[in-house]
Amino acid sequence: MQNKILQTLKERGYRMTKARQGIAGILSEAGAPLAAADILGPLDSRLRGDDIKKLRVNKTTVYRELEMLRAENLILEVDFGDAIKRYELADSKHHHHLICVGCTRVQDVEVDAPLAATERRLERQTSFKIERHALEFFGLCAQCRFPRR
Amino acid sequence: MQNKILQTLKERGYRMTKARQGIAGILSEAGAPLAAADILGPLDSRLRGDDIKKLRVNKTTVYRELEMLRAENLILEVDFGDAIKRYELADSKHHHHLICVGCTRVQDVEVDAPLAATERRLERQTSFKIERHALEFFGLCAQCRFPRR
DNA sequence: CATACTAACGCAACTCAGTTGCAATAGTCA
DNA sequence: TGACTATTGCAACTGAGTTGCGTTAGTATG
Repeated sequence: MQNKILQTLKERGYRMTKARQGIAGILSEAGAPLAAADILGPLDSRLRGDDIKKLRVNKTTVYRELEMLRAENLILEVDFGDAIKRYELADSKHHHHLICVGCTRVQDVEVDAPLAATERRLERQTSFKIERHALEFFGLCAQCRFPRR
Repeated sequence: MQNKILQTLKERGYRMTKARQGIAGILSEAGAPLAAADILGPLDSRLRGDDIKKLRVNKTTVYRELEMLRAENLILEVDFGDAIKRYELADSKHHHHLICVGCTRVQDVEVDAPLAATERRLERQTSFKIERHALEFFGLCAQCRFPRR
């Protein structure tokens, strides 16, 4: 089994369908969080390498598959504040994102020590029990700041 | 002029319409970020205090007004990760939100010193120019953690 | 390999927040 | 008291995501 997501799903009793293999493959190779539309587009071209020509996957299937993978804790929902659900692999180290407002390039960054201390302070001060946080940075990447003429 | 938003708008040449006065009033009195739907609901009852009975404001008007106020930097868009745009007054001190996942109660909190240092570090390390960040904390408030029987 | 069980799929119709085009209305200023 | 036009309301639309339901295709078993 080439892919960690697929392997885990199989262990948990899920069937190995073509749509599932395609979606898991795309998620595993993505360099940034993906939306359903990112998966709907490239899917058939990706699977063309197998002996399957022009596999079409319905958007309902993609949405259901993403929701199932999230419920199985294999992917995490990421929010860039634009009303589109994006997902990334759950097995990586906890991190945040630096998003270029010019070209939408995304870079992973680590922040945690200061946030952990802040959360403990907030819990003392507010009597909330903090479960999670959402933190994204928005700015301009080097290419967008200094475009080559 | 009772209201700071309305006063600023008047200075900038906007007309003082009934819908505008109602929307500005609601935003000014809100204790938490508001969505368009929060404004569409209470509007007519709020304005009933004037000699206007049952003023109806169309949702298009509310969305347009909110977008205008944001473009005029009088309100800020706040993102709770649920695909709904919320807004709060822009004149308050920069802060973040602690959102109860049980009852959706929202509490403002301050965080900034550690984040400012983190942003400087990230700018050095990544060559991004950071313009802004989005940070929200999600958890359970005291009432939802310890409900009275 | 045959077949039966049912997870998974595809389609169409729907929801819901938000947007757009355009004609009607109402602030504001002279 | 107009006239000018910003603002509004309506209806139709968009786009991401969801739901119901009949069909398809993995998988286990014989």
